[in-house]
Amino acid sequence: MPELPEVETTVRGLVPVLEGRRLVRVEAKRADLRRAFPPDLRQRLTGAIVTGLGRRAKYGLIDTDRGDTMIFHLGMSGRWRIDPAELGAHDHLLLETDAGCVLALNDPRRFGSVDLVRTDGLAAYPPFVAMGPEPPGEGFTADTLLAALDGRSAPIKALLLDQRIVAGLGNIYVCEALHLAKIAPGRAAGRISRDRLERLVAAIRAVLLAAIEAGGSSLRDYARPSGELGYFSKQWRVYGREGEACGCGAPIRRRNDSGRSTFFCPRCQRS
DNA sequence: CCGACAACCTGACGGC
DNA sequence: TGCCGTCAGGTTGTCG
Repeated sequence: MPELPEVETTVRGLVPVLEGRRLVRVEAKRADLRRAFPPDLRQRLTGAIVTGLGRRAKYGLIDTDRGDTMIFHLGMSGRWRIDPAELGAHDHLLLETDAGCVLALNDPRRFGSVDLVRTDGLAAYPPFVAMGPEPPGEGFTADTLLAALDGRSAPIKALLLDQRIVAGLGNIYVCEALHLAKIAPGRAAGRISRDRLERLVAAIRAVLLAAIEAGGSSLRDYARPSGELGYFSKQWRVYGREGEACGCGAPIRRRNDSGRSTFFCPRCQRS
């Protein structure tokens, strides 16, 4: 479930095997994921040295000494496997370094993507153009959130999933953060007091940081690059816990908001 | 601007 | 055992 913490965990797991290494083999096992791979991907990456890795929202960034940045998105089911014992049906892109390490981008559902852009033009990468602030960063405050939500009547849950409002949140961490901040998911976003937005900002930060520290959540097909499973799912307060007791004792409820499950406590999150 | 829905794709799970 | 319906972390687009 690659939301921001899982992508962050993935990138951190890739750093030791990629940073400073030369890519000696770049092999696409199929032509596309959600979109076609860049046609010149192999030519531009083969022989390049990885100078650094990074993350923007749910996108992983791999910079090379040729001024290119490979941008990967893990979609719903993507992960990187490091030195897999054998290749599987869903290992769609292979990278091999001069240290002999093989990386396989595995994505059964193929909702992910791989792009290659000039590093100095990263800001113009379409998904980044209108992207909101990074929650761990200084640009994400009650003030910026207040401004972004001003006048909006849509439910706060829907707007937190909108990457233009804040970058990197997905269905799980939105549910978790709203619960921690004691805000009802259906509350009109523009009518939330500044005080409560302050709480929401802190909650979003806390939930994401805890997940990163725990090494990313674990769902069926998510693994850290090294292969072991993350375990933050054990700390979920509401997500996936319909019927279980909230800390306050009330049973956690689940409802459907435009096709996606929302988990919340009807007592703690009344408004 | 908003909400609802569909599409993209595979796999896991529960019910029968 | 197996078949079938439902559901899953995301993004993008359409429609009313």
